[in-house]
Amino acid sequence: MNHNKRATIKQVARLAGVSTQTVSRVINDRPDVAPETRERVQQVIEKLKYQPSALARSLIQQRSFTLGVVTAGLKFTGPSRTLNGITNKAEELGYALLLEELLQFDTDNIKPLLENLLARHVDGIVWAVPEVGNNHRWVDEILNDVPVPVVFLTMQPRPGVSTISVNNYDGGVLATQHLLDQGCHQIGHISGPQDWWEARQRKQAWQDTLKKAGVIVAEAHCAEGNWSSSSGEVAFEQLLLSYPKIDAVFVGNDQMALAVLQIANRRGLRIPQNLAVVGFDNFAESAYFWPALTTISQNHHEVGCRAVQELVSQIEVSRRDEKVEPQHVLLTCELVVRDSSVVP
Amino acid sequence: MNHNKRATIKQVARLAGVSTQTVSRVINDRPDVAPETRERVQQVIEKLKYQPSALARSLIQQRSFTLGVVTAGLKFTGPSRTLNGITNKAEELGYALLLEELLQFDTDNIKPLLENLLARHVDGIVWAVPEVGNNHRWVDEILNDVPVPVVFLTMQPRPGVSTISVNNYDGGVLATQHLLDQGCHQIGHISGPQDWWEARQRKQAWQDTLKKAGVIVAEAHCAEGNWSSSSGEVAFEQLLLSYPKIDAVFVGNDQMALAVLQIANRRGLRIPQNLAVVGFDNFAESAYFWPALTTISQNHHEVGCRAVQELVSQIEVSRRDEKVEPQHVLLTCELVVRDSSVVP
DNA sequence: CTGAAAGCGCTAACAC
DNA sequence: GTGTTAGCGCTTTCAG
Repeated sequence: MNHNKRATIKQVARLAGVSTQTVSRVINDRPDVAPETRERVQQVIEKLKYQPSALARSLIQQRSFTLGVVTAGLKFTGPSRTLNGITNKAEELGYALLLEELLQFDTDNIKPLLENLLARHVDGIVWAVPEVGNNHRWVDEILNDVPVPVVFLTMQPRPGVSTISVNNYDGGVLATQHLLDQGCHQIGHISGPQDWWEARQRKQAWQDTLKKAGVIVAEAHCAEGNWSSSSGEVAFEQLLLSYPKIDAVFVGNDQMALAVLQIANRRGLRIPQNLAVVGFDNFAESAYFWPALTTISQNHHEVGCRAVQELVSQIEVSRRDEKVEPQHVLLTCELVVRDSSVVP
Repeated sequence: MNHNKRATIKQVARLAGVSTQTVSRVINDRPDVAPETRERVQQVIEKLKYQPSALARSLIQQRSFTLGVVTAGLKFTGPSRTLNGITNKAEELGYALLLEELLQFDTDNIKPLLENLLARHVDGIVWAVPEVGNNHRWVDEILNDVPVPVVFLTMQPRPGVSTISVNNYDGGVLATQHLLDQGCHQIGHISGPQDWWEARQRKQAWQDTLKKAGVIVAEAHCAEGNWSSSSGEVAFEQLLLSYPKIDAVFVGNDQMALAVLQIANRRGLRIPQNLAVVGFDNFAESAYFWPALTTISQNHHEVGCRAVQELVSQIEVSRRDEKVEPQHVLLTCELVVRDSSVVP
């Protein structure tokens, strides 16, 4: 690496014997430049390997073509697949991304982070942090002071704010109904942490679906984990004690379901004959669990894509000084049937 | 969201009855401001919710406190854990991140991407794309034109370039030696795609370790996958045919190892009695496979952290117009012994 | 078709 | 202590 400075528009102008404005016209493909002049300027540009400064442009045009992305838990598969969708769509639409990661899901100290993004003149923000505890309280308090559009992912819909989420409730219904359809009647649940909106939705769906089918639901039929496999292990042990007659379990995510499978295997519980298992997420490895895991597929990638799409369209609208109409998007899940729930 | 414009330093100055210079001094905590003046300015700043523009600062200071990050395959666990380390360290050191994702690992069309980052005046670049095929050819061709320091992750060390990688060769030795230590003699290998540097290192270590132990190695003892579980399935089926006497297998990553476990379970092969299995990665779920997977732990997070640390220190050095000395860091792996390789 | 002047929001260098 | 001037790299506006 030789660390030369970058060439400036001034240097190009001087070397081409024109004014900076003419160079500007060339790099912006304006029509009103004489062909020969354009040619000459082009050659100097290539010779100096000149690249216009997006920074200077952002400053004068009051527009940076940069989006802020705030995420959390990148080491987990969901958030990183969502980010994957965000980067793909942003690239497609010609926006750069400024990335920030919260150290914890339930921080509400987000001001410095937000100011960091705004100081860099992002045109809009994707808030890709799921709703946990009170971590979205700031929305009511300071969102009004944010001078650019914001789109929220995986957040309980609320008026005046755009949200894009997966329909976790429907997913929970699909899972529970599937177990009922297999002839199971003692259907337990291992939930995610109940301060997570998604976890509450899935649990509620489990309860409602069972009630609707005339099955009695008790708190003893449910145990709570924290999404990790090790917490799934603990929760399942507990569930086996509090609900000995259990013949099926809807597990809040695939990681915890994996632990359920391992314990069942270790104890000689046959799956699905003695215990049918359904997970949630359809993460890349679920098809290779032992036995292969029936699960609910949610499209994290699509959530990210839609978020960027929606955000960019809001940016366009607000640039025209029109009023932004908040949207609430709920993406549907799909049931993926595998060996862990269906007797051959 | 009401989309007010942001306040400028000029507005603050006027309202406080001082010059912009004085405001500048206040927001930069310079000592030479009268206490009362400082107080008055502070109040106006708060009243207007003024935030200095990092963009304008970057322009004049020729320094953006922003790093470019180029990644690929965010939907996989390795790259996203590395990114996790990068964001953590960058935040700690006060740098923002501009994120780009390659759509494929082996693209060599990286010029537009690079120019995008440079146009936004990044102070340095973390190239977090593993070396695959010829995807690093550009390093020899155009790295010289890049005016800022670049640090490469997971790349074969080469002179004049800073690299940070995990020692895949040592990891492969650990895995193979462990299987030898368990008394296995027919040790097969399922490798990653051989255009990946990491995959070649692991395979080479397997070969060398066996030879050193006096065990004959044949190409029939190895099958190649593409890192995915489904490719692991195919490779293992093939290996069972080409190497029927196999009593142990070192699998190139945990995803493929998961498929090996599933097939073994399905066929009634006992693990580890009939077949000992060792994976590579120690990804979050390996401990809950059935049986729990022995594997090589590599610290992706640490790779990301070290990369940012090294990059920032290079930025400091090159700002002082000193010569940057390229570093080659090789992080060590660890063997994590679980049920898939050790007879109880 | 082309250029001169002004300014985006900020700070460095110098004056007073 | 504080203000003035100049300028980071670019585009907008207006003259010619």
